[in-house]
Amino acid sequence: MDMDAFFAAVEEQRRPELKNKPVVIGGSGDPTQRGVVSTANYEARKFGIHSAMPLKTAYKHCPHAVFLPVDMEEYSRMSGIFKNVLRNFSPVMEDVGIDEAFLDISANEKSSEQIAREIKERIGTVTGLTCSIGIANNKLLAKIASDMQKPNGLTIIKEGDIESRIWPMPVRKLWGVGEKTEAYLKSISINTIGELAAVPLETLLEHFGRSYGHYLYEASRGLDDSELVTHWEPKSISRETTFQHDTDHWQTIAKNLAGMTRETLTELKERGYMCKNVTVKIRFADFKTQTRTKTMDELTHNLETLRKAAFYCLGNFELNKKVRLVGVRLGGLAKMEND
DNA sequence: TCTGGGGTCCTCTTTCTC
DNA sequence: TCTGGAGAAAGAGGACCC
Repeated sequence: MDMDAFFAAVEEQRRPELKNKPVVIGGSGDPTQRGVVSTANYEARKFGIHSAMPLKTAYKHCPHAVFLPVDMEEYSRMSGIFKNVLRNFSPVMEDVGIDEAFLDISANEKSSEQIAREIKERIGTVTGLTCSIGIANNKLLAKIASDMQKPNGLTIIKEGDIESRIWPMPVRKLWGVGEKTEAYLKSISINTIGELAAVPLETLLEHFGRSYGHYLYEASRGLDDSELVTHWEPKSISRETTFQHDTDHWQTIAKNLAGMTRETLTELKERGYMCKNVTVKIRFADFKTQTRTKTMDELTHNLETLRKAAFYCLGNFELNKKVRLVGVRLGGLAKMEND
């Protein structure tokens, strides 16, 4: 289940005057500032605007679009509402970010199509929003199916449909195939999922290594036996900021790093964890990104310890270019003993 | 020219330990 | 005491997801 243009749909719902206008959600909502598009509604997509596009570029495509800031609090609230609806149909649910979820309905007596229709109706009633649903016997195919008839779609993929409906699709439609892999596959004349499925396993292993090679072999055949992940623990907690203007002012970098270290620590403690290592990330003006990690002797949630570790990492960079982004990540998390 | 933020996982290399 | 090798852990980078 995948909500349609989720952030934009939430905004349109609470501000009806936005209906039928191009709406772009991203960053601070100011298209002259640095930031990218989180979601564009379908009107805005007609101008070629899409997720991850720089706001400045989006503005060039459509200056009269309405640009709005990301209101994560509100979207999270709505997300909680529709996920509760889903849980009423089956307790076996996997969260996939804020606007998507997998639901295992194999234990339900009704036909899957009937359940999907009921889910769409119920979500429409309680949120006023539409979603697209894909039905299949595994997550991989369900995910592809959910994307086939957006918006407000309902698509069923059966085992016998793989050749006729999945294989003609571009490889990019496979979960796990991004821009880089798509370009690489293209360079060896593989454009569709069917062409990928025609490549012998040994060849895929040579090109992509053990893990990813096997994955591509199976995925191109529509095979996926992964379980739904209904519970997970965070592995890291991080903060990062891109400066409005690249800077070589050490104090600016240091002040931001100290502030973000404090913020991540606050979240770490709120969520009841301690951490074992600290990673500082620097992205330079040329977009080259480096990280430096410090592992501590023992688990900690002490501000001074973490601040020292963060600044130790910062000292390990050669800051000879202007910096556009600084970030900090706490890793090696372990649940705090609450005695 | 432009390229966010918050995550996960994988791979390769280096360092540590026995 | 020196040298090597194996395996684990740490560190860095990169691809991918929403």
